[in-house]
Amino acid sequence: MENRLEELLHLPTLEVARRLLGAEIVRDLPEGRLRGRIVETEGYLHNDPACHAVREVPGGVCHRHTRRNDSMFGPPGRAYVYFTYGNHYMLNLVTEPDGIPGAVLIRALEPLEGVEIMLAHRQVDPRNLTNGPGKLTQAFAIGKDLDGHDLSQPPLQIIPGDPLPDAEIVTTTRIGITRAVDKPWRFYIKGNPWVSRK
DNA sequence: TCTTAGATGCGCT
DNA sequence: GCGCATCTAAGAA
Repeated sequence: MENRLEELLHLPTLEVARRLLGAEIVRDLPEGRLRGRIVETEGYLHNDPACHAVREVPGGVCHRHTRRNDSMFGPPGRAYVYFTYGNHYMLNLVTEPDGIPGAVLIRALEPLEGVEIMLAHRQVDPRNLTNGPGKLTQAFAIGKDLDGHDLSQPPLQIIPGDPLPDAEIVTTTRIGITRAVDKPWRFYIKGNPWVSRK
């Protein structure tokens, strides 16, 4: 039961993104325990212009290692949490070996436990609790203090389950970006009502 | 149900 | 100063 996450960390980023579908996120807070099931992910790669750790240069791309994206250059299995749009935190699982940037953005969860606590963090219609990357971090009280956190350990854990059959996984282009918009690097669980958008 | 615009603050150039 | 891996309220239908 221990460290099933470790097995995923040797896989390529896009494979990790698929394997995270159906995984559980467990968040331990003073108020209680929150659990959710990952239903939507996106991959961001080392040679991907949409990735925070990549910059476009004439004739191609190169890495850009800054304080903000430092976690992505570290060992896999940690969290990359960043702040954007003046309001929102985003949660990623860092992938790829130490020194090579890569990450999987967690875009949506199906709530499993602690809904009352989530509603205390987000006073919205329950259907909108965790069906978006900024929504789920607010519901789960995930902020910059968890940037770099080892996601195999409390107070924030990712616990993978068995791989889903391919027939249950939908592959599409990514959402909310302006570069590399044609890459089919977004994945979600077919028919799941908590997916942010079809 | 859908589409649109404004909010919001920080990191990077 | 600009640009965001977004969300919400408001308005039309």
